[in-house]
Amino acid sequence: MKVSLLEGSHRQTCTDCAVRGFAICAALDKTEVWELANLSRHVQCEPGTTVFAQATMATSFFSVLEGVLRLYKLLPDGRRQIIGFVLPGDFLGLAGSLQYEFSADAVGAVSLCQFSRASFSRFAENRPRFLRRINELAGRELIRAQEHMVLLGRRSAEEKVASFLIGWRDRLAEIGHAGEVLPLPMGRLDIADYLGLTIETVSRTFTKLERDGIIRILTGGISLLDAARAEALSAA
Amino acid sequence: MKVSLLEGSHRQTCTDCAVRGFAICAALDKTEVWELANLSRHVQCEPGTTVFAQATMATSFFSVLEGVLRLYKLLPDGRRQIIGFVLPGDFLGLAGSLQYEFSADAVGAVSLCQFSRASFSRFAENRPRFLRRINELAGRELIRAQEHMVLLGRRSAEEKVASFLIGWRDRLAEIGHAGEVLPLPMGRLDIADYLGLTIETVSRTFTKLERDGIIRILTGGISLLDAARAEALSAA
DNA sequence: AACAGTCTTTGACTTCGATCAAAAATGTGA
DNA sequence: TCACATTTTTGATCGAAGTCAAAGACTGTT
Repeated sequence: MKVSLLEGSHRQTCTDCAVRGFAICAALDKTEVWELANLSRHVQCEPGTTVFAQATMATSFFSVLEGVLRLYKLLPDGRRQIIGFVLPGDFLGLAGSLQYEFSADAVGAVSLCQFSRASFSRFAENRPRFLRRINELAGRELIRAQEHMVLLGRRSAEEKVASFLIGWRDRLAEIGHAGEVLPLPMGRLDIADYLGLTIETVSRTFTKLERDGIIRILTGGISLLDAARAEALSAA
Repeated sequence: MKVSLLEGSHRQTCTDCAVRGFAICAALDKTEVWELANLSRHVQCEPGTTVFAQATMATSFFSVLEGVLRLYKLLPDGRRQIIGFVLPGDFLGLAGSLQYEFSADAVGAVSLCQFSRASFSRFAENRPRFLRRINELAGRELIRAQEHMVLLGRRSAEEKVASFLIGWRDRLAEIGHAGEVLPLPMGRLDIADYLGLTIETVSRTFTKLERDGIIRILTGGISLLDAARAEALSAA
């Protein structure tokens, strides 16, 4: 397993950070942002690199600046479940356990704000506003996890794929990406491992959705031709 | 849907509360416990009653004193996914959203500590220790949810049932219940909806585990004859 | 003890998604 | 542009779990 973090060449100011408005630091005032910035390191990851691996010591927390990561757990025999995709503004480390509970790797190029566990915790310790912000993000994460359990346990392959597309569209919209052409930076195998399916079933289901006029398959993404029908499948 | 909360006859003191040591209030000192106690109401629920329903206003939070609850989400067509069973010491309301994200009903008789959302939030607001405690519980919840995603997405029926039994045993052990006879207060249908299976598959799998000498089926529970083999299935 | 109601188990059959295999498409570098 | 590797798609077949149906066990009640 290749694990590497390339050091960023320079620190950007937090004030003009692209995710300033919705990242974990949104709860902080100017002085606090400055203080927290001094505890952070800016790192870049190349596509495919593992940022941290399940069951290793959780020495760092991260806030995502750019790019997409996949979070996953492996069974001893190699079966993989992707438990989530992570987007700019998301925070890694909410569970707060001593070891990482899952692995994270960069899907495309990624840049991260890295914090040492100890200094981040010390910073948060006596700041109720910040602690409440952490709670807020953890709550959202928990809700997403619960939704995903319903998907994994009780939905058909077609519903799973439609839900994934709608959910992905909505998350991209939240961070400012509009338009009915959805980029899908992750491969079919990642989608399969996220939905609890095989790559063949995902591929067949994409093809079926295209035959039915619901999507158009593009290289590196899809076009949502009939959002209403996709949403119906996704809700059903 | 029958929704009812019977009012408790008298307030017990928090000091001799059975879950004092591991409930959310474990992070509080004597004065604070007393303050929080004054915001609480003690309620009892009969078996099968719904404590709160998905998509209704989340006006209360709860700490479980006695009994077991099932938390579940329903799809429009009635498919149900149980996202967790809740035991004494667990807290309901960690996600903090304005509406309940899932329904909760009592499996057996249940007694709860009820807090109004507003007064609980006000109490927590400026208490970093308490906020960190909430974070800690939310983190645990999140880890459990992630484990459950792996189970739902990537495990066979036999592995699911074995994992459920081992997980249930471990959670009961955490709250002081020892012994290799496991009470299972929930029915087969609840287990099925928790594991993403049908009741028939759960029943057949129990029978198979019994034929293989791993468990003994009792009324209202099982006896774990070969914990090692069950653990192997559960980990695999 | 007998009854009704519910829950659980078992049996027969079906189906959805998995598996195995190969072709097509896409990307990459000389 | 062409060869090669990787990813995606398609096809044929299989099997684990779902569905439908009925029998059996347990619960509480009169």
